[in-house]
Amino acid sequence: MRLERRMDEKYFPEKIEEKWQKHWEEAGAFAVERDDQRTPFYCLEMLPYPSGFLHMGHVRNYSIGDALSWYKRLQGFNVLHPIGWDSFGQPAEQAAIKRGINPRDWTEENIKHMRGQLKRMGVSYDWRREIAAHTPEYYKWDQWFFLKMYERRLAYRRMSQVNWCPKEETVLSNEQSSGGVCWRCGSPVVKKDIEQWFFRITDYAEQLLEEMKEIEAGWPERVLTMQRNWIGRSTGAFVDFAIKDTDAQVRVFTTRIDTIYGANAIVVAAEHPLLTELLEDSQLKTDVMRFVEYVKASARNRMTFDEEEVEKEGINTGLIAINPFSGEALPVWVGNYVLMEYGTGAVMSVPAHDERDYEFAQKHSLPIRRVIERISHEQKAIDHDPGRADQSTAMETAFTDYGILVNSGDWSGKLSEDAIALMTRFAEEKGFGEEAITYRLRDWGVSRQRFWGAPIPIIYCAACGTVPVPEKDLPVRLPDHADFTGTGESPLAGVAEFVNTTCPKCGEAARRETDTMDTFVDSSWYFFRYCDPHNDAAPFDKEKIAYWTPVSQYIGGIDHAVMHLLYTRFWTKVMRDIGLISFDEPVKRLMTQGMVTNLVEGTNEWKRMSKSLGNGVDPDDMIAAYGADAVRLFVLFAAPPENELRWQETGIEGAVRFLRRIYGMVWRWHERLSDASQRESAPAAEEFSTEARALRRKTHQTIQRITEDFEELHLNTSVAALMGSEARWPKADEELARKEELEIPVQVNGKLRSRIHATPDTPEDELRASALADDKIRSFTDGHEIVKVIVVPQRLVNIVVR
RNA sequence: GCCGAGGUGGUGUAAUUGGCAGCCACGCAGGUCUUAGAAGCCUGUGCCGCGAGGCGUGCGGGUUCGAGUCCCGCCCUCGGCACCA
Repeated sequence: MRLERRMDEKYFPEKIEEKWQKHWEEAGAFAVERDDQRTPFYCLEMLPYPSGFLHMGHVRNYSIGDALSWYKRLQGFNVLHPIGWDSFGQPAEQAAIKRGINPRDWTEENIKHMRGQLKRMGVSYDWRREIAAHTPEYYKWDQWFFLKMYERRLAYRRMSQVNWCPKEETVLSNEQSSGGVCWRCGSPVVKKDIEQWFFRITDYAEQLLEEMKEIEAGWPERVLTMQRNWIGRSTGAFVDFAIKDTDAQVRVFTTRIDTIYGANAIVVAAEHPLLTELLEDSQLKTDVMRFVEYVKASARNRMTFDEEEVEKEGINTGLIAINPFSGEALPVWVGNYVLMEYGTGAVMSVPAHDERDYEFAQKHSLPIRRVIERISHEQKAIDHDPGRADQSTAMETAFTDYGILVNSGDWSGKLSEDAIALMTRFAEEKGFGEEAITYRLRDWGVSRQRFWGAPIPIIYCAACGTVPVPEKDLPVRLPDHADFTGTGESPLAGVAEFVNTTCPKCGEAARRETDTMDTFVDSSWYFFRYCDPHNDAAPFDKEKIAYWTPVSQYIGGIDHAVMHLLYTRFWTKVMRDIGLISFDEPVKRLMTQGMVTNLVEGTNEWKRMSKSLGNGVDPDDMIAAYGADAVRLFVLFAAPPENELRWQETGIEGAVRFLRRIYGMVWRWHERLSDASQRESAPAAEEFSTEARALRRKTHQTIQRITEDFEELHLNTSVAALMGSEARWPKADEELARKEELEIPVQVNGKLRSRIHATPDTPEDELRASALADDKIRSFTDGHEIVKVIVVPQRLVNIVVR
């Protein structure tokens, strides 16, 4: 810290903070450029949505990032520490709908205010690199990437469901349709199929899983687990069942082909295409279709109500499938528990060895045949009646473990593991199946029927069909105005000068796509743009990117563990495949901070701060009352960064007290200190008194400890150990940090009884001797036989007596 | 149900990874200064006991000279996913 000639005696945070913030701004203190002589460090915090006000979660996020940035900067790294705005999205549009405010004006007003708040917090950003998603300079490149995706067939259009209010004829988001009713008019929300754009993230499912090993060391296990679950890889087999008296067949996915001799039915999802194809002439058609409609309708309600277990219902279609292994005829059912979106939308039902199938079979009186026996007594014994084919009365639950095959023709006697491999190969050889890997992950739907987002750069021409906007015509700009009624189609559809255009191919009149992109598109690559924020020829310069990225440390909320972080990993891999970058993973280290909670008034519950609960704390008020430094210090100190942080105002008071003490100390000594800083060389050890040497030792020990803590982002313990700071990050001198004299605990039978003093290099036998000679110790050892003495040099002595 | 992370004072937490359990704070109690209060500052503060001492890291066992830390078996809390075949 550079010490000014004139210092106030008392600690006035706003005065000090204002002075330094002004100084940093004028000096461009945090502006950085690529410098091949220096090692880069990219410290990134999740960019905020400009809602209008910073909240405590932001304060925590940026305080952690700023502490790390300072630490790395003082160590000599070239630190890139940028900020920007995730400035597209729903709230701006709602302000437009509710209050008639232009979304752009609303957004930019908010940014202006929040930028001021960040500056008042004193976060060390390179403000020249600030970006905002809603500016044409930025979303032009969203559109450019969309075109690249389209070229590579990673962007495609298909029918997909949205929440739809039939009264207002408008698309609703999940939040707008919570409880199954429209947020505005209260009408029941229905599902509607419309054409929407998707990114083929499923093409990258395997890489998203596989390349996790590159980041395993730097990401929280929790986040990786959540992503693994989300991707949901499952290996098994496809098996084709021919439908009797037709040319058709139904394909099922199973992880347990070894149980196929126990199949009692084929169950398909309500949406399965087979139903409309094959039931044309069936007498059962009406009944089946009525059931299908019933299932679709109740699925809709379940989306929003989140019920518990749903009863397994089904209906027999009258169709007969042939088990390709046994030749057995099986009925084909429609079941409400089979999902069209997963696997093939059809399953073979094996009630003896699958709980869901068991439940279904019991409910509909289908036979149950056991085909797997336990191989060890540790597996649960399940009653069954070997004398009968049908076990539906004997078996009380399904047996889902691996075991040994029975009642399975030539396969009987094999172990499940072996049978799975052999039977899969057999199916493949005979041409009625193959090994299969399925994923839970679905393609990324990016269409939004909204105004406030990046327009999708596609034109529909009657003659040429779907035509991408040529790169030279980017950006496709959002119009300045639209009608924000909140009803009808996407607001862009009502802006004639936007919609009506000419086809880039044939020049005839054509229409633009009126959907805009999901805001997760903006946040998938924003931190690459920070490295080259004003480039108008490309999303960024490859060389600059190669210097700064991947991100050294990313910090943000756990709520983005799956979507944002999975999308940005996907985006990175696509950028790699396009040739823009040469690595697989965008973020080397990730830290997910915990929530900031506060007591909810009238209860003793700690809940995340929110407007609706009325337990929010305004950072501005806190900064005004205690100063930014105290607020930031408290936030770092109060809990480990990944834990929940319980807001306690008395805690900030503690932080202020600490700062005041430090300030007072510096004030008392500042003249002496500035003299000392003039000296050419460090003073020799002899110049110090014993007390001064002890103080210097303590300082170096503290530096050592904080250095270790910072590397692991253990900021709470850093603060606990903190004493002072200097101009550059000091390197701890191990020699100076070493203790001159140690206090060595002496135990008798593992219980602490006394302490002896010794220098660090005291040899073992000397320690043993002084421990045994200690009066206090002798009162415990006298009259006992000494069995053993354990001496850990510099640590402890333990005497074992009998 | 499956997966993951955790259980340490009145509270938030700490413990150089097997070596003095409770650092640093909050809170509380006492003292000092003050006409009084606030703010400072000083002292104390795991529990039981006047004391010597005993007991203490969710519970029960084990390994070890020594366990908050390692092993086995339970219990509880939080988070994620969940009819995923």
